[in-house]
Amino acid sequence: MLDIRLVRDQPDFVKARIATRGGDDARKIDELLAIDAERRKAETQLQQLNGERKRLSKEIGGRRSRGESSDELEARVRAIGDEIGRLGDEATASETRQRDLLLRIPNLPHADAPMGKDASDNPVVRSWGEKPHFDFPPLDHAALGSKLKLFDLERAAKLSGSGFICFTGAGAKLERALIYFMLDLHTREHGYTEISPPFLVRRDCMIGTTQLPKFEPDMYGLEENQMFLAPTAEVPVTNFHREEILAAPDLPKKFVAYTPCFRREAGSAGRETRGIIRVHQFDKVELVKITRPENSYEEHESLTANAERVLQLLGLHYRVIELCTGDLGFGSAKTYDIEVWSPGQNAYLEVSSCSNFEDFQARRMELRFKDADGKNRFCHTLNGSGLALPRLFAAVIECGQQRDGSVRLPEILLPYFGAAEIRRDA
RNA sequence: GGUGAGGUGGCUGAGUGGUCGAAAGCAGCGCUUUGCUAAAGCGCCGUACCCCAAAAGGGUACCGAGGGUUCGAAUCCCUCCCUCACCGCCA
Repeated sequence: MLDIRLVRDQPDFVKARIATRGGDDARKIDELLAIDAERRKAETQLQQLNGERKRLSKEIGGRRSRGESSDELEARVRAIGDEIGRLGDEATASETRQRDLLLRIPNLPHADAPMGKDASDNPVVRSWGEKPHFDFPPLDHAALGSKLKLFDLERAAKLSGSGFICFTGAGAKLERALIYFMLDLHTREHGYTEISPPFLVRRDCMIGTTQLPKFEPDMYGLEENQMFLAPTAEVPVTNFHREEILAAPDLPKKFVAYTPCFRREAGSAGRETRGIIRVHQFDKVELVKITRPENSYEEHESLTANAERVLQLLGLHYRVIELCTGDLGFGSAKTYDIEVWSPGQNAYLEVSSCSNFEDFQARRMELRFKDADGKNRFCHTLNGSGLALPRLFAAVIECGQQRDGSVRLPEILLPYFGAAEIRRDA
């Protein structure tokens, strides 16, 4: 959520920044300002009337205790009360409209964000390692998975419909090995505190991390309970300290959480549907930071590096791209995507998206800290996958495949998986 | 799911219709005294929003949330949320 005062003071600046995203959200700014003026006008009048009522009511109390008549005063206050009721409704309506609108206006891209229209304009920031070479035609993960019985999509569909995965045997074990490996790495070497949060969250939390109200059609909700299946651990973990005022020395807070993620993927039917690349439920290890505003961009770099470390230790080739203004997510000011190489798809797969939301989420969830002057200020929030599982899983088996159909696993997984290879007969 | 008790400022806790944004204590900040520490004394010490070009200053709201009664609500009524205790059910 943008700071209404910033919008008020520098509307042209705000409009220009938002316009870089494309779309017509900049138009909403004028509407917002109109509502804001209306709201403040009603509020000011309301406050004057409230003051008057307060004064007169005290006067009534005084007169009554002295045994004097207060009839004419009571009539006046009653009339003021009616007016207060009317104006109050007006003020509340404006307030609601303002908030609703504010919740649907995206964050301002960072001043240095690369300009661009869509994903094709995203610059590559760096890459690591090299594409593996095969002296045989490599299979994609779907073929490998079914040959080695690592997952069973047909039977998963029987249980839950298309777009669900059922890992089996060595596949289930490999998934678990990857999760354990990543959690250990981030807790032991990168200093994150592990969180195992609820997967069902309240509406307010979904608003806090910007999934709602705009993206409600993409979310799984439980109508009667007004709860939602978290589409990412970002939701429960970032909201962990919502409506709190943290002590400055306690920042940054660094959390890592492994959770399943639930997404309707409405409207993406037919895209990337082969195998386990795009599904309704997947596992993910997520990194979340709550920082002071001054150093959130440093923390953003290190968070991204922490996520990259996973791929480096697994020996998987990847590249990091920065999202251009046109491709940036709704709440993000700056985002790096990490993409691992998939020989089977002959393409890079997004396995992590590391974003700095600045105070955009914090303002929505009233997440603050007390600075050295004793003033309450909004924190900055960041998150990034560290990493998303099905795609990482796909890259691991595709890159490790051998001519005989077996898969050689990265050495670092040996203590977690208990074997160096996955063979057909296993 | 049932019954009961509760939700007041950073914390403890008083307040059952009017002058209560809220006693008191603790914690915190500042000053005085002091060789230093300790102790004591005095003062300050919530949040949000609005008015004002800004500062100074002024105002309004907020006692879990929302509605209602009333001239006036922390206080009375209703609904909901949450916490605690016991009972039932269940992995």
